[in-house]
Order: sequence, then C-alpha cells, then structure tokens
Amino acid sequence: MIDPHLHQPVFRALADPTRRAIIAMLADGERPIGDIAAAFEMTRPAVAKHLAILKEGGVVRVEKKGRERINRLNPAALKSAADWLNYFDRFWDEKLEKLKQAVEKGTSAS
Amino acid sequence: MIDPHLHQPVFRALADPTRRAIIAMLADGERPIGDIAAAFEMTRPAVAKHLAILKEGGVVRVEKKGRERINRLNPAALKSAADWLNYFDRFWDEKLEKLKQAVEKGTSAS
DNA sequence: TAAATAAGAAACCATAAGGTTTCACTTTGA
DNA sequence: TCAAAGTGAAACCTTATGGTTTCTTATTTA
Repeated sequence: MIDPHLHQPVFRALADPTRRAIIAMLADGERPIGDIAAAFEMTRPAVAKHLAILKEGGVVRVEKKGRERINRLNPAALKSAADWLNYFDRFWDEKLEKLKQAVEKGTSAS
Repeated sequence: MIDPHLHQPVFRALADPTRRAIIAMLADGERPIGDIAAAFEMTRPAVAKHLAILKEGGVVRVEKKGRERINRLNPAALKSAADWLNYFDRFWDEKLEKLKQAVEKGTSAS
C-alpha cells in the first residue's frame, strides 16, 4: 500500500463537510469567495481558510480577475484519494463474490 | 450532490494518516490492538482512539476473542466515500476526453 | 491461586481547526 | 478623485484532535 502521507493534503481537504460542500458547489461552476460565503452563511475569512486548505490539496485553483478571485475546481486532484479508496474495491467485491457463490450453492443444493 | 454530512464519519476516519495506515494494515489481515500499537510505535490508548473513530465510520469492527479484541476491516464502509469521489470522475474524464479530441484534431490537421 | 498478559478508562496536555471581528489594500465606476 | 465593492491578513477565541501517563479490569497459564 502507498505511503499514506502522500495523500494527506487531499484527504485533509476532504475531511470537513463544509469543504466537501464547497467542492460540490464548484463542480457546478466557478465562483468568487463572496458567493460561497453567502451560500453557506459564513464569513469570508472562514471560507478563505477552507479555500486555502482546498488549494493546498490542489483541489481548488484561483484566478485573479479584476478585483475578483475566481475559484475553480480541479477535479483531477481528487483522483489521488479516489485511487486510494478504489484499491479496496477488490475486498468488498470479493466479499460480494463469495456471498453470491454461497447463495448459488445453497440454491442449487436445496 | 448528496448531503455531505452523511459521509462525515467515513471521511473523518480517513482524515488521519495513521488511521489510513491502520486501514491498510488491516486490509492485510485482522489484528489485536497491541500489534497495531507496536507496529506504529504508539501507545495503546492512542491506537484505541483511532480505532474508535474508525469504528464510528464503520470501517473497522471488533470481535472479542478471549482476552483479545480482534480488529477487522470492513471495506464496504469505504464504498460510501469512494462513491462520493467517483462522482467527480466524469469531470476529469471530460477534461481528458476534450484534451484527447484536441490532440487528435491537431494531429490530423498538421 | 498468583503472576503475567491484553486491554479499557480517566485525567491531562499541547497543538490544530474552525470560526469571528477588525483593519488594510485594490479595482471599479460615478 | 473618491466612494463603494471585493478581498486578504492579523489577532483572537473555543473546541476538537492526537497524544501521553496512570490506574483498573478481565483473562490466561504456571
């Protein structure tokens, strides 16, 4: 299994429900911080901190546009975490496979 | 997108690198807490706390066996988080698709 | 039955997290 | 050019987190 510290910035970014909600929101389209703060009824500094953590994980990127800062989702960064998790697919797949086999055996035996 | 609070116990379990390492270790086979503590050079109470959080997320299950407590991975619990993340596949897939198309166009044009 | 083994529980500590208020800095538009 | 809009940054507060030490409880086994 891969070194868990490599994934830390992404998993840290994913750890907070507000941040996951921000990710979901940005999946729908890029937005300035003010919009996000308004949507979550939260002060801008609070959102700014969440965005900083999301940026550290590479999940969000900013583009300065006049006096606005456009926050854009970088979904590729989530792949690192997804890959880590998908590694375990084999386990519950195996379990399902075993269960399926057991059920089939039982059905044919009865 | 689904309510981010539903996934909270799992994502919280995944947030710490030590916990992810414990998950990886248990994927290799069930183990009592003492073994885990020894492997990570950490006191048992510390590991016990991590295991408690993993249990809250349903990621780990315990079975009392004599004076030992066997900790076993429940990989199915990870599926909830994996599903949430895999939702975003479409985004970087889309990006890759667009990039591919752009490259192909460029190649055929040159 | 007494000693050793495996673990849970409580108390405590330092630091990280998540939030707020307040103040300063740019860019726009009248 | 000057007020308003959109932010960033610093200071501060409360609670969560991750860890330790110490003490108690339950099983083995000699």
